Amino acid sequence: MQLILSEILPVIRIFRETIYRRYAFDMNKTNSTPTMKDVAAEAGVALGTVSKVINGLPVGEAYRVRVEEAVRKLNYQVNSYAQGLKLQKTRTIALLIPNTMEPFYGALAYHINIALLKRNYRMLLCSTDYNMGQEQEYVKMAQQNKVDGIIGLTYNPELVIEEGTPFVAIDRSMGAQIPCVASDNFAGGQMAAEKLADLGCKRVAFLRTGASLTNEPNKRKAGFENGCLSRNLDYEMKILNDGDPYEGFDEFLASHMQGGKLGFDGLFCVTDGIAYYIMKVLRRMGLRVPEDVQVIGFDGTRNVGGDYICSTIVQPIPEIAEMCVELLLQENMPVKPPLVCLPVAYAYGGTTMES
Amino acid sequence: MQLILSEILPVIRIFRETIYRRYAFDMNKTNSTPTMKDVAAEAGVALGTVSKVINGLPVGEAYRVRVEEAVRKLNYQVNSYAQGLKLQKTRTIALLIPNTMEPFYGALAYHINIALLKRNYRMLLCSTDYNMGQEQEYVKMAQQNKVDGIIGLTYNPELVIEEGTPFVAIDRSMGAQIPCVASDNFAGGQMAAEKLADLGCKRVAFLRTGASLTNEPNKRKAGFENGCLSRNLDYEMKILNDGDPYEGFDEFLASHMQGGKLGFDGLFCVTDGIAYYIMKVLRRMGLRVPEDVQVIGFDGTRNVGGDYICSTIVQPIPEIAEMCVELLLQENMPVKPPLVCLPVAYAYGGTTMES
DNA sequence: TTGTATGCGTTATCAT
DNA sequence: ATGATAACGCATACAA
Repeated sequence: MQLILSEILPVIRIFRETIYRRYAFDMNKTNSTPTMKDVAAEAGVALGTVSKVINGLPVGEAYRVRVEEAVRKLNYQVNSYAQGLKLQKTRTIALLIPNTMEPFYGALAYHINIALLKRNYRMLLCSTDYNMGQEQEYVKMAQQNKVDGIIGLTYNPELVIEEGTPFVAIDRSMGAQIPCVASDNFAGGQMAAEKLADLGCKRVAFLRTGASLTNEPNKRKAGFENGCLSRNLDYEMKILNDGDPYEGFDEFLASHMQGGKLGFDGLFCVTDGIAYYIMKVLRRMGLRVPEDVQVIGFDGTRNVGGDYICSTIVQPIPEIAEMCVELLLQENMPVKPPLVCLPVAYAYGGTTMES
Repeated sequence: MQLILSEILPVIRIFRETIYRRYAFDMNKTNSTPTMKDVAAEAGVALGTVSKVINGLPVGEAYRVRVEEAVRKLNYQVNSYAQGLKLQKTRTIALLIPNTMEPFYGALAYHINIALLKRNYRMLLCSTDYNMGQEQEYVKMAQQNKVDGIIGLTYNPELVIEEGTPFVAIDRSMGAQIPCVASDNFAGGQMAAEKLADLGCKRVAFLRTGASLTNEPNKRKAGFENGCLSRNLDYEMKILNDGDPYEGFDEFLASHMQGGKLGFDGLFCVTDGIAYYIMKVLRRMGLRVPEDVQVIGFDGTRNVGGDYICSTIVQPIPEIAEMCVELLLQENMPVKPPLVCLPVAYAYGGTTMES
């Protein structure tokens, strides 16, 4: 049986309207899931005893066996909502992230998910879509849902976090009370500059977009400048405003062409996405990468095949994930480090000369 | 203040051990979140009245105002765990998916997340990592967590689903009781064959991996064969076993080379990932795409820049997501459609001749 | 060592 | 229309 969308919709309606009555009777509570009470009755012991067995507390061996048998027989599972209500702990954390489609976010979500599951925590995913209202909405939802904590990569500059909810921020500092985890963006920028110098560049440029919000990735610029200065590398900057189209870079590059040659032999792009765009522009301009111009991006984005899309400064995503979770779940740590920067690494991706 | 991983770890330990005592006193329940009881006391009304106001049930106007004021003053939020316990509904569903790093899965997770949030449902993300034990574990967890339903893209052929838990499968039929949502893979395969024929191909090949599990994507092969037959297109198949390295395709292609020319002028790869790999192989063999060989993939995977990585059959991911959620949450539908196939579309991505 | 009883924060059924 | 109360499933302090 195979159905096509346009055909199935009316079918669904018909199903609902005509067949419902016939089945209504077994919509009752006949197959309600068993509770501890049921297990206790089945095993012929008291409720408390069952609870103890479930939680591994000491209990008479004979009782143990009987309870375990009853559990198996009824296929009992604890209701973690009731448990959470009782313990005021839900073993659930919420992840606020723009989406899971962009490679960096997708990878981050995955690694955080795994890190939490390893510790037997569940993860509520909240895709914010860069919508600041949404972000605040989710924080409220997370709190109302009594999650044990929140990890958030957010853009709302005035996000309000309840006092009671542990929060770890990614890539943006949100006050001394809230730890922030990020790559060592400054070192990454510096690394890019030094790498270009090492590879023989004499005159380089920094291309970047989105200067409005103050966040950690902004430090890439300062790091790059620092690296250029320390290596006596001549540099220029082109910084686009946040929503501006990348076409602004086209003009910038065009204005630096003279006699069919570009005035730069090295470019540092603040993200791999921009690097990718720039490479298309350069190709259109008849310039070869890396022979005429070397390009370094930032993030460590990989293609479907697993190759880097360009030479790049790789963010340590698994380590960021692990650190967020560690910081969030760490009990007995009333004073948490305000900012943790994790080391980045350069990776060759075909857009620089091999060293 | 900026810290590096290797430096921060010992710091954390010191923080924990030395400063803890100083702050221990305010670890008490002083700032426990307000409950309905607190609101009732603050407003000077009964508990039930507060509940009615919260849930929008009719209540005297004067009371309404007083309750709402108290809610605002105490910043009250309902505890959805207590609510869930009472109502036996948690407005939470679990998504079982291998990961959120591969583009197709990441996009699916995103769209399902959005579709659920639109309906005021929360989503528990469960990355299974293709691990069948993990998959079963999550199903248990989801049930124990009393989610209202599960959406699962799973590979465990003998996954056990409790009767009581609504389940919608993606890409793999799991029995008549469980609806399965997928692209129209058969039509997609057929479309690929017909497209290659339209673009002038005379002799084509189908390249595929993973024939072990019977799932919906397997129908791409049958659709392709069907398309070739209807267009009198000569075709050959190369099917690798599931875990086998893609290198098997290299040999296949090499064995079809004669006089520097490939015995095919068109290739249909069962995924964009394989298409991407094949294109690298072809390049190494000195063949041009699309001039010498045209290539069509499957999925609709896009590059960072938003371009398709190859000409491809695009899966309707937002529609799949929407349909899964719709089917899962639809009440009053005791008989659900066993299989829903959604229409795919061809997209040009530079690896075929433009039509 | 085992059983009993209370309360977690809600909702819903009753009397009022 | 409003207020008191039981129940949801579990953990635990306390009584046996």
